[in-house]
Amino acid sequence: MKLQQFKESSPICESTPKIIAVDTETTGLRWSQDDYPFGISVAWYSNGKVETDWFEWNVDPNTRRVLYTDISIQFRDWYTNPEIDKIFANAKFDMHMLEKAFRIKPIGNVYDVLNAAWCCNTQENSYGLNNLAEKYLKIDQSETKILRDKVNKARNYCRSQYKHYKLGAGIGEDYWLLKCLDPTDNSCEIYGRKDAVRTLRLWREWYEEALKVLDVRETFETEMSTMMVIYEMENRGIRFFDVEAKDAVEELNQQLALRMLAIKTELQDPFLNINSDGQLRKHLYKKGQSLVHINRLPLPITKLTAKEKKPATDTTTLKQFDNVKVVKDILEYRGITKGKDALLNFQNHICSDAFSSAYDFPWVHAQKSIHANFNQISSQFDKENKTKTGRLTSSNPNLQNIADIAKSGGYFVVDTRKFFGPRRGYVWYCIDYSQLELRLFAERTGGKLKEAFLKGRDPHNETRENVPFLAAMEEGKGRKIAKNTNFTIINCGGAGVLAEKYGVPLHEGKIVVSQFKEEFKETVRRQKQAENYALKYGYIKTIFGRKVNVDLTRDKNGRFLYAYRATSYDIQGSASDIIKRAMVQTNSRLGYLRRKKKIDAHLILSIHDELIFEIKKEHCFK
DNA sequence: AGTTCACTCTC
DNA sequence: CAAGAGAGTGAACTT
Repeated sequence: MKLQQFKESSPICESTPKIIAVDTETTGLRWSQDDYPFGISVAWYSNGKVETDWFEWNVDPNTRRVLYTDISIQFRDWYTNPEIDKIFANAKFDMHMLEKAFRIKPIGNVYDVLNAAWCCNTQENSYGLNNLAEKYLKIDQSETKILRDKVNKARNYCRSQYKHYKLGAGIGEDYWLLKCLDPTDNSCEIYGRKDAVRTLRLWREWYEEALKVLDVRETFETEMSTMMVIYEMENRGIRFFDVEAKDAVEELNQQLALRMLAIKTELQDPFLNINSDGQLRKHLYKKGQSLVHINRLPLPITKLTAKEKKPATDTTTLKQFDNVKVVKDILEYRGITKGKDALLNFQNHICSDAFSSAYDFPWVHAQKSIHANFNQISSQFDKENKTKTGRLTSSNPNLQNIADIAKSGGYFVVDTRKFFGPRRGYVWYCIDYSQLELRLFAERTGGKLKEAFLKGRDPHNETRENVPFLAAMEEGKGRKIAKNTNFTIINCGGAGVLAEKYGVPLHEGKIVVSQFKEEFKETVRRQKQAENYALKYGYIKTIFGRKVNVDLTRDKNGRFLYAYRATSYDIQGSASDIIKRAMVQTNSRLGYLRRKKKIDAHLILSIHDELIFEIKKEHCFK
């Protein structure tokens, strides 16, 4: 897909510009904790020429605190002027930083060039600002290299000469250091101004046009609306019971110590690292490694690892042998370690909230909260692989994969979910879609499955009744396999998946899948249809017309390796479209209720087909 | 210091 | 003829 180079127009800049690009330089990435912006760069067009401005504050090297004086009145005016469009690269981050430091939010249109790049669906090697600007605007990255080299040297210098300086964890956290050591050093300013220019020009000279040419402007607008909702959600955060978590960690540590001693004794290896699957493999599978015959080692090899084809030591495999004491201990050790690490990780993200403008009431500050990031592109910008289907991801910490003891298939799962909960005086409203993906699949296939939904019948029972092999089974068991089959079929899986993930014997799974495809011919037809579309265009379109790329790599025999995934992308992508729209619409309604009806309610979490709201108790139904 | 692999948790 | 999408960790390896 080739883009026409956008011909640069001559924007007219009277006293105030129509668009500005904004970039912040900060003391780190933890916007909800103790990192702050120390520099702001702005770029705009004036009579067709790019102009920039730069504001900077000193950073106390002993505390890393930014020594704020004042903020430019002109910047404040522009930032809050609804007539001026604001362009960012990774907008939420800069918005968080600016709100936190100066209590200002952008008013008017907010656009994110990195998100625009993602919407354009051109597969980039990197979605970082520098790389995009180099590729599309031929802007070199020399100043970045100079800055990083200088900062690297400065950090080393401080490590020996100014040991009391509080340096950051990485180079990126110490850009302020240059000015601190040498007030005449303006490398950071040059870098900052250039980043704002990159952002502005990428928008104006490339993506604004590209979105139109590639017919994804609507997709982009939805993403921007979603982004503003996510911004508020991140700002609100989620309550974390820090004291209880701390106690739990101590308890888990004691549990760990017991099992560690037992395992090391049982395997007669005082230096064993139980976290090392390599070391465990030797003990569990190699003859003569462990002398303690009561452990009945070595274990029979029942599964090999995917890449290296070594005997697997994962929980599902070892579970078969939990009648062997040391195996049981190892599984428990793993479960506890996982839970403990999760809690420690949450603790690293605890926010003291004293600064947060998300709270109107001072007593709320006494509670601890965690403000995870919710990402529309990916948690990392410098990598090739971005979110494929449009689902949101969560990071720092990931709140979308917190263990659920009610559902988990793990062996010894610590309930870490219970350390999150509603703030005092609030309740949670958890809303989740019923069979969102299966519904979409039924909509796409039509036929019996769609009919079942329309008539309000249970789709899993529909499958059970229509697949003779399942119909002949005991009802509860049949429905369970039917449910897993439905899910497996959506994602283009087969009998192998049913066997490995759900324990359905392979020969039975084969019968079930073939009978399903016989009875629900329309599903096969739809899958073929999606695949053919992907083969023709290189992408599929979701129900809202958003494009999702399909990898058309071939194997050495010329066969497409991943084209079969087209229908799975269609379903997952469409589902994410729906949840994003739900977020935008519910939040818009909540915004109205907050303003006009003094209803205190907020969206705080989005987990794929689930939205969680925090609502003041008195507003709720009795 | 950076990469790959095995592993584990989610929807 | 194939389950998909993610974040994150630690170990063991290479540079």
